[in-house]
Amino acid sequence: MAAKRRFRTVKGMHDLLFGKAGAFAFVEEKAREVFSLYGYDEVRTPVVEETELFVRGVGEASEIVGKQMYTFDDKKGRSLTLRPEGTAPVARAYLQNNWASGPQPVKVFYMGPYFRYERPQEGRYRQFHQIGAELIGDPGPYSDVELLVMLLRFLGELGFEDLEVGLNSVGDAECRQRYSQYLREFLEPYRDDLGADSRRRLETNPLRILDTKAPRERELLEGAPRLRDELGGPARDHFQVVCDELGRFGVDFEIDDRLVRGLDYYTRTVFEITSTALGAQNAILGGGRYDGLIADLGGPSVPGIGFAIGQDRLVDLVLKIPGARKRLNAEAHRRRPVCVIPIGGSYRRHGMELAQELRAAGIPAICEFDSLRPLKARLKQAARHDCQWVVLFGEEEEKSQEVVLRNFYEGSQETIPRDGFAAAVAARISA
RNA sequence: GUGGAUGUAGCUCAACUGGCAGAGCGCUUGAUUGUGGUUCAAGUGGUUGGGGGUUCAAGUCCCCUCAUCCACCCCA
Repeated sequence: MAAKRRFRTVKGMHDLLFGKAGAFAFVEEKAREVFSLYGYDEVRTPVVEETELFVRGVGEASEIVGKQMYTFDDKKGRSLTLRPEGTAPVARAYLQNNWASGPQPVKVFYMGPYFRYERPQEGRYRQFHQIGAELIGDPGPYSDVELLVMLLRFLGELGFEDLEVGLNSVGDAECRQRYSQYLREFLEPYRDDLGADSRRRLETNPLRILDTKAPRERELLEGAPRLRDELGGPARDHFQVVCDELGRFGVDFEIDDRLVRGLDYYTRTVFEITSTALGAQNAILGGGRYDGLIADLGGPSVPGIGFAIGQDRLVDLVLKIPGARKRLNAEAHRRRPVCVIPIGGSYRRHGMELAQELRAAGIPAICEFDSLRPLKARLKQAARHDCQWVVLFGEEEEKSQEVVLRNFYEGSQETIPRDGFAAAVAARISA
């Protein structure tokens, strides 16, 4: 005999229920609205990709590839991975579908679930959701500016006002290489003061030491050479234009010398938006330029820039904005169904018909079919569904060819002709 | 991967130095015929996350395990 077992979601993965799902849909609609204003088209790539795509794209040295991927072999022994991020798949789609032969630059956005095997905590889940956008094919700084302006427009429409925008440039491959060497030489004498992680990064990826939170390491870095001083001419000019023009287009930002990102493909402009209202996982979005990614994946040398928004975190924040929550509730309220209650078992079919007529008129409607329960109990159900309007129909109404329409909010009720009652209900709802 | 906190009814939580597992909310029904929200009454609710141990006796003490949350880490 099978033991009684209670199934539940696997670690780090959660049901998205009711209000939360509505809030998710709300930010998704806003994203579609705003991004399409800037000429972006929606795409959806598969949840599963070849493992190699992320190893080459995101980078072997990154934490994501190193230890956070859901990787498995399929039945033919191919190594597949649940996507841990969105940019590499889009770059793959760019190459596979030969977007280079279409209008340039390519501008796409996307949304969906992503997976990373990490220890769950507030704002960090094993299945999480991102809304992202990519602009591929234009190397110039105005693309960076426009992308950020669009992003802030989106966040503004959601009701955010004062957000911290951090900006930096990690330079081109050559300047980063050079700087990494300087940093390594600078830190080498203090090797023993570094934590185990940073010591390891000294070899693999010295740049990542810059965003350490360890107080001792931060202290050390005070005197370190600055990445920004080592930028080559083109990268420096690019960054200068981005900064100047962002100011001109009304984007408040702060240059953050320690802002480097965890994905290896970033070049030049990188940015991050954080919120103090989120606990330890305070980054709600991050992004940057990736001028070498497409080439790394075996394609031509095509530049790109993009961002990814942590949708779960974003929604948590949106729900903390009083105005947004009110709007969401009002919207949900507007779609509350009319409740049809047939009185007596032989009137269930009539109930179904009445509900169908309401729906045909575009009015959400539910029908309480369980006529064995007392009318009282069924009215109570209608109230619990937060219905404002209840339609009653039974023997009396059939005789007089009328329906009873009750307004729960007012506590009033009236009798209206059966024929064309849906239009009458519609009129009262919109009144 | 490391550390800390917490698991008792559908939900929020009680239960002393081990001594009969409880309350509120919810849910169901009723307070005479076909009228919700308030009130009153009755009813429904549990292998105390799971397993083992100590004890006359374990929700309580010990061990193991699982899960959740928080932080480190990582990043969205």
